[in-house]
Amino acid sequence: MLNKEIKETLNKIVGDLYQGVKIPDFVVEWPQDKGFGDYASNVAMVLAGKLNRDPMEIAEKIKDKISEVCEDGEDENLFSEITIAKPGFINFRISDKQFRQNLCKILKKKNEFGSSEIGKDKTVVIDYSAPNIAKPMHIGHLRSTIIGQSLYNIYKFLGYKVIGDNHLGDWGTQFGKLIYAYKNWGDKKIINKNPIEEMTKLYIRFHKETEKNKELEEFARKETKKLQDKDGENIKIWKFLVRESLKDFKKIYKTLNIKFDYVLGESFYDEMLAKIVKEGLDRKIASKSEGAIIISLDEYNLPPFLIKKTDGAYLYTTTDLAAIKYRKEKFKPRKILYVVANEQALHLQQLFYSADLFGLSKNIEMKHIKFGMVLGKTGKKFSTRKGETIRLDDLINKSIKLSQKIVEEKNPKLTKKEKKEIAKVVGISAIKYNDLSQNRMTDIVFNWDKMLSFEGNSAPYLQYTYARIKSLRRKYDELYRLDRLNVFDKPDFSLLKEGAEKNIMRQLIKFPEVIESSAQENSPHLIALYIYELASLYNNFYNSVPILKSEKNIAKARIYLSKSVAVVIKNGLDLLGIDVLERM
RNA sequence: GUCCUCGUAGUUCAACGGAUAGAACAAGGGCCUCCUAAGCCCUAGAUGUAGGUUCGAUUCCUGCCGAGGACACCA
Repeated sequence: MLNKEIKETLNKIVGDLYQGVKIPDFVVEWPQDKGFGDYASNVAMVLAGKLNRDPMEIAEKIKDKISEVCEDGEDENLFSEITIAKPGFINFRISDKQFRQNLCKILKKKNEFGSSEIGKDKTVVIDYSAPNIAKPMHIGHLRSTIIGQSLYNIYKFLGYKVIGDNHLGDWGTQFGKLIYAYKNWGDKKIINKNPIEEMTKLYIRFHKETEKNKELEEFARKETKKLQDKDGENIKIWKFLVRESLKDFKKIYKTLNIKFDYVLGESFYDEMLAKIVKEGLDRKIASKSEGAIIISLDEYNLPPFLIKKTDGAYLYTTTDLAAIKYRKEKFKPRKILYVVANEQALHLQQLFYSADLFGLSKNIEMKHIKFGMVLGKTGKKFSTRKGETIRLDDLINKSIKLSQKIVEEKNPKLTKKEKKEIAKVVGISAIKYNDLSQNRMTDIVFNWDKMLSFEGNSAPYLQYTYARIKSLRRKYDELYRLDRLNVFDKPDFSLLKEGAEKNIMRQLIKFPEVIESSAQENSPHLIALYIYELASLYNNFYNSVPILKSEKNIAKARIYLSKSVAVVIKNGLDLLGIDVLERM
C-alpha cells in the first residue's frame, strides 16, 4: 500500500537526516484538495516542533533527499512530483504509471482486490446481533446485526480467522415472567398457531398486570429459579420458546444475509456459572454483599458488578464472564469485539475489568463497538414492554414494498421477475446502507422516510452506478463483437487523460488502505463513504465524456476503467453485506 | 447526584490535530433526437457557548448550556 511505502521511506530518510532524534508520530494522508497532490505528510511540521526549527527548511531537506533516493524518469518512479507547501507539508504526486498498474491489478485480482494477509494466524471473535428469545426482533437489533456482520466480512477479507457468535438472550428472569404468563394466561391452541406473536402479547400483559399487582414479580422470580434448577415443565416451555424464536430469527437472518459460526446463547454457559462465582470467591476477586455476590470495582471507580443474586440466581454478568472464559479457551482470540449499543457501556466496562481481575484478558483486546440507539419519535427509548417498538420484519417488508413501487415507476419495461428481484435487493440494501454509511454515536430518531431513502447517498445510488457499468459493458461487447483488434488487444490506459478519469484512478488506488483503516477503527462506514465517493466520481465521468462513442481505443480504455470501478464497487459492497444488481 | 455518549447548513450525516469545514435530502436554476435522469452541472446555506493547550483545534483539555443513556438483584 502506498501510504505505508511513503511512510517507510520518510522514516528512513528522516532517520538518516536527523540521527539520534526520536521521530515523533506523523501521518501520510490524502489531502482534501487534490491540487496539493495525491499524498501529503506533516512529518516536517512535527519535527520542526521537536527540533525548534523552521518546518519549511526541514521539508526542503527531506524533499531533496527523497529525490536523491529515487531516480528521475517519471515512468520508473513511484512519484512524479514532490513539492513542499506553506506551513511545511510535503506533497507527493503519484506517477501515472502507478495508476495504470493499479488498474491492471484490479482487473487481474477482481474480487480479491483489496484483500490482504495482515490478519493471518490471528483470530477475532465478534459478538453481534444477540436478540432475546420469545420476542420478535426489532429495530433495536438492526444496528448490532448489520454492523457486526460487516465487521465480520472486513476482518475475513484481511485474512483474519473470524468467529461470529450470536450470544442469544435465552436465559434469565424474562423467562420466569414468560413461563408464569404462559402457565396462567396462555391458551395453548392460540399460542401454537402463532407462538412469538402470542408470547409477546403475554409479555406485555405481564408488565401491565405487574403495575397493579407487585406480587407477580415474585412469582416470576420463582419460575426463573425453577427453570435454572432444571424443573421439567419449565424446561419444556423454555425449549418450546427457544425453538419457535429461532425459527423467526433465521428467517430474518436469511433475508438480511447474516451468518454466524456459533449461536451460543446465555443458557449455553449455565453449567459454568457456579464455578466462576466459586473461583471468584476463592481467589478473593468476588465477595458477599447484602446477601448477593459482587465483584468490587472500587479501584477502577466503577460500581460493583453483581454476579449472583440474593435468591441464588445468576445474571447476564455471570454469563458474560463465562463466555469470555469459554472463548479464550476455545478460540484463543486476539480480539473480542462486542457490537452492542451504547447503553451497555457501563456493563461492558465492568465486564472487561472483571475479566482483568480473573486474568482472562491477557493478550486479548476486548473492545466495545458502540453505537447510538434507535429512538422512538418521542426522542426516547422504544420500550418492548409497552409494545411500541418497530419490528424488523415489518421494516423489511415495508422497504421492499416501497422499492417495488419505485422499480415499477422507473423501469416498467423489465420483466415481472426481474422487478421483484430488484425490489427485494434494493429494499434490503437501503436499510443496511442507511446504518452502515454512518458511524454516528449519536442516537437515531427513527424516521421511515430517512430509513427508506433511495436517492443520493444511498445503496440504490451505488447499485445504480454498478448496473450502469454492466449495461455499458454489454453494449460494448455487442458493438465490438466482430472486431478482432478490440477483442485481443490490451487496453491502453495511457489514453486516459481526462481529469475525470484521473480522479477515478486516484480513488481506486486507495481502496486497500480504506479497508485496512475501516478494520482498524472498526468502522464499516469508511468503506461506505469511499464507495460513495467512487460512484460519484464515476457518474461525473459518465456524464462528461462519451464512452462507447469515443475512438475505438479510447473506448476500450474507458470500458476497462469502468470495469475496474465495477469491481471495486462490488468488493466494497460485499464487505458491507450489500448485493449488486446487473440491471435496475 | 455520579458516570458514559453526543451537539457541524432547514434536515440527515462527513472531515487519523492539518491546507478554502465536505456530501445528501429539502429550496432555486439548468442538462435526455446521445452509453440507464434511481443520474449530472450550477446557486444559496453550518462547527452550542466561554476559556486553555499549539505553528495550526470541528477534532485534545476544563467550565457552562442542551439532548439521549446508564447507575447491584432485567438483559
